[in-house]
Amino acid sequence: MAVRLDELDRKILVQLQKDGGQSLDEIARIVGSSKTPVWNRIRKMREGGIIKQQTFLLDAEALGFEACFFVLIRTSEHDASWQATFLQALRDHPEVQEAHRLAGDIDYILKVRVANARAYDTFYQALISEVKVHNVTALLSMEEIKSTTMLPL
Amino acid sequence: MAVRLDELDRKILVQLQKDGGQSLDEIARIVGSSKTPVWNRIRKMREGGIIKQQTFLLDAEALGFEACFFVLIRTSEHDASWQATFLQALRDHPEVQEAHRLAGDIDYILKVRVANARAYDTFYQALISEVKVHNVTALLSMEEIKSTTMLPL
DNA sequence: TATGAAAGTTTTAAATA
DNA sequence: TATTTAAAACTTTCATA
Repeated sequence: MAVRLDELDRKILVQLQKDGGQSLDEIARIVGSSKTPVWNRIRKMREGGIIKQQTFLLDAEALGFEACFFVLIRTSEHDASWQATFLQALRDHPEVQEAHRLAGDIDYILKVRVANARAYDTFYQALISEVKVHNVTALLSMEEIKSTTMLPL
Repeated sequence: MAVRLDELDRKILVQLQKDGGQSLDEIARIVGSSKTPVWNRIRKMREGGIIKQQTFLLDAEALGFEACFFVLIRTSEHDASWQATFLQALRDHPEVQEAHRLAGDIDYILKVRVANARAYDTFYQALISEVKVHNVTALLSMEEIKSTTMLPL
């Protein structure tokens, strides 16, 4: 970790998350500081890895990604080489937006964004041809109720 | 939708997603164009809603959000007023980072980020006191294997 | 689409609390 | 050690060709 944050750092992070296009002057005014300290703190938090990336969020549906699946995976294989292959497969497939290893009965969950159900099937067939999995359940999203990258600081 | 995209638009979006801190000149050079057309296209894509938000992505664990749960929810209630209450509850809880209404057996899935298991329980108790749900299964993430906001354009 | 100039922003450095 | 001031370098924005 190495970076310890105070109230001012947190306020700056709130603003950066809320609108990453604000100028240093604007942020400084809102958090009650001035340009240079804000700039120095942002630089430190970048270097410390607290701030991972600056990006633009796009509208998936408007860009033709009209289907979103949550995929629950159970596997019988648990050895290191299987796991390495599986992880690499997930990282190599850009339609996988999230992948978590879970505690309990279900071993992995994926969030997969694709154009349509057919594109999901193509992804699924590719995945099971690359790695052996025991059981796969796909949950199809009908409606995105909420989606945010904001952490409640 | 209204906005139709060509190859150049897509290349610009790839760059904006990859690194939202690049200057217009840099982006123009990479996509093989010049400043003004790139600027005009970004403006149009913003206005058209293709570009939703500019933001900074933070390291959840470094900021003390050490637990991530996927929550599967089944409900017996399907009337409009129950749904409105439930949706509002999800939107009001900042620990809910994602919420989808699903097709099939399970009605909703949530992604919930909290400090620890106790904080999850606090969230869970609050939620079930606000709305009636039939069955809740929480899947605890042991490891985030992949997490990206990038759409593969 | 390209050029370029005005306005605004980031970044660095030096001075100050 | 952190903040303020100030100035140079760079970027965005927009008018005009």
